[in-house]
Amino acid sequence: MARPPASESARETRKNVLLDAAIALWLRHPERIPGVAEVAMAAKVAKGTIYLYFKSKEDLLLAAHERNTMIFFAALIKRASQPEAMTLDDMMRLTQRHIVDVPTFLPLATLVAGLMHKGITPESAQVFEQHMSERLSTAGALLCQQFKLPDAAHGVRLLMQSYALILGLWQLVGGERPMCTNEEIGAMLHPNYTLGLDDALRSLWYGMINRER
Amino acid sequence: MARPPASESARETRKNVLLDAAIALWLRHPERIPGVAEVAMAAKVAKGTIYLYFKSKEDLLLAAHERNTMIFFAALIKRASQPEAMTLDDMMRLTQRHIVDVPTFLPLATLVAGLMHKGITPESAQVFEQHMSERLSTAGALLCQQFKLPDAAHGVRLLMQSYALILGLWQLVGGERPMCTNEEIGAMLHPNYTLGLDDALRSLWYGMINRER
Amino acid sequence: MARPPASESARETRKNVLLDAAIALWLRHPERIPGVAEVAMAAKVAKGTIYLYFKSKEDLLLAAHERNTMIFFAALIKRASQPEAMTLDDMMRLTQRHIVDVPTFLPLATLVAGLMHKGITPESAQVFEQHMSERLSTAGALLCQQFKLPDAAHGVRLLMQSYALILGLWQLVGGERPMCTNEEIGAMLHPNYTLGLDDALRSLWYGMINRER
Amino acid sequence: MARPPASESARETRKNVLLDAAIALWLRHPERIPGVAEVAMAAKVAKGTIYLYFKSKEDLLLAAHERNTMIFFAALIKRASQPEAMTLDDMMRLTQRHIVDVPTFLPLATLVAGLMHKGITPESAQVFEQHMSERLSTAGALLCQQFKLPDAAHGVRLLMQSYALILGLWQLVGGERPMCTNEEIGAMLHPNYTLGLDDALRSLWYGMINRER
DNA sequence: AATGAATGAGGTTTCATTCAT
DNA sequence: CATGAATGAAACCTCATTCAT
Repeated sequence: MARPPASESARETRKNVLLDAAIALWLRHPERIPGVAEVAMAAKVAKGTIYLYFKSKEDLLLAAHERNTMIFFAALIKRASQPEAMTLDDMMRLTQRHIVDVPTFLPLATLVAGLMHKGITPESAQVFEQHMSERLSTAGALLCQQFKLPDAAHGVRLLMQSYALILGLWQLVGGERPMCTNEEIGAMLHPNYTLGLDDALRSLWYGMINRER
Repeated sequence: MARPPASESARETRKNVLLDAAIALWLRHPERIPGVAEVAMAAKVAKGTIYLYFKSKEDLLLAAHERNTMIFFAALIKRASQPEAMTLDDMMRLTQRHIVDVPTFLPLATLVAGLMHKGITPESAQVFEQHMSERLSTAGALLCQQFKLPDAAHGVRLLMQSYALILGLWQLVGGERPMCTNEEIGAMLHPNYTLGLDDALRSLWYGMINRER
Repeated sequence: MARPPASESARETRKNVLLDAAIALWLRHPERIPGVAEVAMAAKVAKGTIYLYFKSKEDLLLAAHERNTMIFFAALIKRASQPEAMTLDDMMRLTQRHIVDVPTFLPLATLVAGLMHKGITPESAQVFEQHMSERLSTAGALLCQQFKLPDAAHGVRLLMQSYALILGLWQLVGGERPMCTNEEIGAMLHPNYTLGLDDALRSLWYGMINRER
Repeated sequence: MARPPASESARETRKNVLLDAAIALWLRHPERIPGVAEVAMAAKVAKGTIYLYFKSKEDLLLAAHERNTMIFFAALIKRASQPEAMTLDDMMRLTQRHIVDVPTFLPLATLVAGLMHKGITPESAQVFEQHMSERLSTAGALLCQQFKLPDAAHGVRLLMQSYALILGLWQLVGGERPMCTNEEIGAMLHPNYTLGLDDALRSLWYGMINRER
């Protein structure tokens, strides 16, 4: 019923409301991807309104994923821009807080990876990749300084490989279960995943920084 | 009233025919997941017949993924059982041949990860995990010997982490494109992926083997 | 719930059931074109079933129109095949009974003419025209004999022009009202249409037969 | 608070701009009825503005049709008011120029006939019919004089029947194709239609004038 | 008077799954 | 065992119309 002005920022706000609704819905029923109708209802807008903001359902999911990702990058870049030297533990904390502990992050990333080939227009995919590249470069360069890597490319690679590890490990260990609705299993699994991830990342970073090439 | 006794192997044969058909179809049209009707037609059976062999479409995809995985494990276990000491390059070769070079392996793995929460019965999921665990333990133990790791758990972890890296990196770099139909891009990308993967795995293994814990 | 055999005739029967349902529905609510969902419900089949028999809603409407038309042609051809000489009054009676008195004939013809360009595949349109041409030729040739026209082409033309008159006049006079739900107006109009049509057809036929060319 | 007094003619002007836009759009893409949004864009007004001038989309189409029709009538009445005796060829020329050669006339007439029962308010329909009746009477009376028909009713009837023939024949022969975008077919068809129409009208008029009643 | 974002009913279509034969 | 017509839920998307600004 709201009739917001047409400004660009209002548009972004509205988009975020829709993404929030979609995410909330998915968290409430993790066993199924919410349909457009449900998202609309949850956001208290009409079904058609969604299509004013997203080209398709998959586009919306991609946007949600992008938002998650961008939040992580923002935090990473912010920390890496500070003068105090970063440690591996800082990275772990950032990862934990903005990826592992965000309940929709990894499921959504997995879904997007799996469904990307369905309802995503090449344009949307390209925009997404563009944004990713930008942040990846920025963050990679900063990491390179922080960890004294030979060059910026190493920073980017380290970042990508870390993310790959985080995502792949999650799919291996936890992804098969529907976002751990079952408390018992979830409780058992999550530490495992976190511990395993910690171990893996430490190995990767150690190798990345120390092995000669 | 006894169920046909000799049919068990025939049943497996038939299952494989269906999986072959599904895979072949997907390779022919990588941009879309083949529908049950198409698979049935390609395998020259009726739609309903598929449901005599698989509980659902997702179950079929999971079976295809499992078959891919088991082939890899068989090769790995076979190699690791030989007395000649393995090198990291041996691992790379196995990975390349049985994972990276199998065109449906990683897309299928991605899809299965993304759709696992949809039409898979808990039983099927459990069976799959059971099989995986067995091979993982076996292979992990062998790797432990080959690479002189502290204990079998390290072998298992190394294996999982490597696979996670392979899968995650593929999703990051190549998975968004529909199995690289575009020759030009594919040609450009694949080496990148392979190279990047090589770099990543070497770092991981180096760190895993050398860092103290 | 019925599970008929796959025979061609059964298919035709089923098609007719669907057409009947659509027609009946339209007669019950002449102010709106029935939706596919309603037709399905009325025919007690599932929505998807309709698409096993018709490519689209428009295709269904076209089929209904074709059925109407074919019934008229069948009657005309049957009568014109009999040895007794036909009179103009015979034509009028046939027209009245199989076109004017069939409540959906002219509305449907009008609708089809107006919507033909929307959801009809070229193939369907071509099939329809093919069928029309065949009957038109047959009936035209017979009329040519019956009314001693110079050649068969005159018979075809006479038929087309008569039909054009019937349809055009109906659109002018009665088509704008939703199939005459209003009794008062309908009662007033229908005789008008019939009378006017009678007059028009007599003029057309008189001119067609008598004027020299 | 008085409504703008000078605006009545401005209102008509604006209406015509909208009709022009709609017609132009339809001519550019004959395969689809232009949507309100497109019309608005083409006329450089906002979507909502259209509804300040027309009650509905169908209302707009009806208005366009009415404009076409009124232009034809004006020409007919003008010619029939001149003292020189009219011939059938004069009628043919008028028909050709103001109906057949106006590319949107017959498609629009067909569409209006087919959709009349949808979004037209009874008021609009009545106004349209009122205007039609007036011109029909006027023109009919003039034709009656020109062609020495028994009475004015015959003139009206002749006019209606002729129009019915024109419209019906067009729907039969050319209406199913989307306004003949295909040059080849169009070229083939149009002469056919014109010739067939010529033949039909001559028969109708011959019978109308000569047969005794 | 003009705007255009929002509406939401309406439509088409797909497709995994069932079940009578 | 095999079949494939039927199912029917679910999805997506369009677009004429409204109404707060």
